[in-house]
Amino acid sequence: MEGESPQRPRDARETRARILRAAGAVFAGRGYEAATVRDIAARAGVNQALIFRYFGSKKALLTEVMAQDGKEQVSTTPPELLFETALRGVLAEGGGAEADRLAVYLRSIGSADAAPETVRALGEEYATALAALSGAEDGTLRAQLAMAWLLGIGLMRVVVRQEPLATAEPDAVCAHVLAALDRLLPVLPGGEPGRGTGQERPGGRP
Amino acid sequence: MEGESPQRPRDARETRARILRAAGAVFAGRGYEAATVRDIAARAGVNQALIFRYFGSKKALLTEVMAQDGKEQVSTTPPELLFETALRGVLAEGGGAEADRLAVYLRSIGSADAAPETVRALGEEYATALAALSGAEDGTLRAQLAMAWLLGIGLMRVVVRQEPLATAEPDAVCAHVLAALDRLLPVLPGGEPGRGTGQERPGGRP
DNA sequence: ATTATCTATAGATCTATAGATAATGC
DNA sequence: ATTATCTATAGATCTATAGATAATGC
Repeated sequence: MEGESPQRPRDARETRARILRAAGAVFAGRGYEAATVRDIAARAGVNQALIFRYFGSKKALLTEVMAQDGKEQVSTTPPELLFETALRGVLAEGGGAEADRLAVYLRSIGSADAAPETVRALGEEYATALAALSGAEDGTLRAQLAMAWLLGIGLMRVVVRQEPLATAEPDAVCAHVLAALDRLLPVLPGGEPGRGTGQERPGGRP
Repeated sequence: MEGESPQRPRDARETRARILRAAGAVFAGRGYEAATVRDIAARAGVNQALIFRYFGSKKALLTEVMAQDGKEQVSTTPPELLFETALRGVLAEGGGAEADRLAVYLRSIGSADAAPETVRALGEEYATALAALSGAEDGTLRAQLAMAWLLGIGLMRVVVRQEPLATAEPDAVCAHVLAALDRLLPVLPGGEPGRGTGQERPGGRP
């Protein structure tokens, strides 16, 4: 999409940024291992050698991609909304930077050690934030199970693209998932409509 | 584990079988792309060229691995038990052939077109079988959401190995998941213990 | 003069093949 | 003699680097 013909004026900062953006998209689209630095350079419209000049290595480039603004979402969003926010991020069309990070995660985590710790860390960010929610003694386990569902849905939707899930209404998916999760993490919003929408649970645990 | 020193007698059929077994393990452990035919040959204790002699190509080898006995499980198991069976398969230690197939799926599906249709087909096998369960108009969507959870749990447990989920009791995980899914696919066994274990739902839908 | 960008290529893989060698079965 | 196995290597990548070239800012 970015093209390479218009012969931009030389600007190291801008070139770096272009590479970073292209890397985010390419890593998200094909995973860390399958993505090549040439793909990324082509998409950014820059010479392949510049990637090494500016980032040192392919892995270092991934690290910077994963370190981007996404973390902000996790720490900024109130925990009880984090799940729904992340789910809707995965379900949304364009997705945005955070959905890209999740896609990189999904597509890269499969391949052994190739996906460095940075990718792994994303999963923990989320699980930790969610774990704080439940007071149950197995709260962390519950949080990780919820996280697992999020990942699975992302996998089916973004990567496998299996219908009808791939193009299902975000609202419909959200409703199903939140209703079911009401039993696992009662603190989340959106329990079963017929049984009340969370109103009756004003905080406090058994 | 298989070693290569004992200098077995020459036996094409046996060698083929060894390669197939090794391929199942290596593909499951590292995914299709990251696995190399040399890895597989080494594990099988055979020369790397034999893989091409007996299977033609790396992709053809994967196809045969995925076509193995696993399909049997999907078609043999009664649909309402399929989910729990598959979940327990993923949760079990050694796992067995079917868990290997699922692991190949999880580790390979991420990398673009590299994971051929065979891998994709596994997901559909399961989703289709589960979809038959629910009579709801969005039964297929519900089934795919359940499948997504299964995959996500597999991902967290087998691939990411995040604790405490990675080593949690299968029974505990199963209980949580089946209880939550009771709202999504009421036909599955194992609803919430306090609310009855399925006894009160003798078939029939609203 | 400095700094951004490009060319050319080293070096490490990986799949796949052609053809040599060695173990079997007759 | 046939068939299983091994050696050696072609050919295609891919990451990374060294060094040349060309555009900037003073």
